[in-house]
Amino acid sequence: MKNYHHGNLKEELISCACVMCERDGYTKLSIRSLAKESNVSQTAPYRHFKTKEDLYAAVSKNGFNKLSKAIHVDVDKKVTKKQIVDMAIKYIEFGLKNANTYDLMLGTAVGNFNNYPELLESANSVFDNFRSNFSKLANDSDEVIAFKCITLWSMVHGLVGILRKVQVIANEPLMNPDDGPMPSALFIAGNLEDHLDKVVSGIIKN
Amino acid sequence: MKNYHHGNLKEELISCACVMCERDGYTKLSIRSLAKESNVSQTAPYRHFKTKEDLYAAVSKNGFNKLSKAIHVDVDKKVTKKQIVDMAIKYIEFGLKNANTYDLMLGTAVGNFNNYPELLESANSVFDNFRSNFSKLANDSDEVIAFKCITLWSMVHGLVGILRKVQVIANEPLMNPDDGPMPSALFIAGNLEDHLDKVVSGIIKN
DNA sequence: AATTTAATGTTGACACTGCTAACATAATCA
DNA sequence: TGATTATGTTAGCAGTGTCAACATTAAATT
Repeated sequence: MKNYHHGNLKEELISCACVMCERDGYTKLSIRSLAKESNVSQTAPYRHFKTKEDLYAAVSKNGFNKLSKAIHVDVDKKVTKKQIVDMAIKYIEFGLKNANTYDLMLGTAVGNFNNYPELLESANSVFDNFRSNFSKLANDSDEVIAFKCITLWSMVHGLVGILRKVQVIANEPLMNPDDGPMPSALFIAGNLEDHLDKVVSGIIKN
Repeated sequence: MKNYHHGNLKEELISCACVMCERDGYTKLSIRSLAKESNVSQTAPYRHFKTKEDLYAAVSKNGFNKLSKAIHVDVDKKVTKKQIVDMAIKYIEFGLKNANTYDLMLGTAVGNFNNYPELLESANSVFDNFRSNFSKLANDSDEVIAFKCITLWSMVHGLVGILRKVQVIANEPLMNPDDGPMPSALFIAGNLEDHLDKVVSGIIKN
């Protein structure tokens, strides 16, 4: 019989799962539907992912790698405030444009990253982007750099969540500065760069 | 037959669902297990919640009401920076102590709050807490108040998410200032008040 | 090269899930 | 009282995660 063995099933499953995850949300991503979409039997994926969490981890790792690339800025020595603002904007854009995948990555579907060393590494590489930029911005101590990293990361992560939430609440298209019934988040969304410039300034000053 | 009609099933289902949601996480909360735990037939809940999302909305609304109470500070006229910091700490504590419920509330399990007016109102009341305090802090314009609200809300929401994530990554108990392999978030967690004091100062100065 | 072993695939099954239809009982209201 | 409505139960469908048993192929060993 031909094609009994696929040869490249794992990679195909992952890339297919990434598409399905972002298209339908990770909660609707089922191993069985993934198998069907990949034209293999219902349980074929279990040869490559022992549990659904394993599959989630693979998709999540993929997402962190993309996020890392998306926010990366190539600099030699000095980093400017504008570059940090750019990084923040890129992060937020990634979170909003890949909302379903972002939910998987930063949510609790994968319980413990320690069980997935590759995922852990990919997630850490995002953090390293923050750290690297802040360390090149000024001659700060490790503690201060850590402070700045976590502050900015929380800020952009929070904005992704809150902007989306208020979008849902106000039922308005995002990135539209129109003032609706709850204008604050929409106002921010329409002035994201200005907003982040102020926030980053505050973080830099410490 | 006695007790064919429960009499108070909806309220019992909701309070039971809140407990189960926080205990097991909202993804594990099933209508059938909820029915079993409440000693009614599998489909009895459907007389009170047409879909699972309806049930989620009820639990979420409950959570927003609790959050509103948790962060509320009773003030007459003037608000101090310390009170805003307190509010932020209370918010973060709520998010960390009721992590599973918080995920439901701020996640995407309930797609559109407009379909659940009571939930929308409860969620808005949280925002009103922020707005009320900032409006009493200084004589700011609505735009500036909105800016401050969304900045702080994003910050505390982001910290809840990131602190938990790094806790998972570093596999360390939270609120422990020990420096682990990724010390930044743990450092923040151990100095939450100082951290927030700086952040809030930055927000106030605008 | 032949044979054993491991990897990778399929089929069938179990328990669980959301949800609907059809029916049973009880409370409300005319 | 009788009809209507609200609220409960039972039976069943389609979909899910996961496992066991089996089939086929690739890789390793003799």
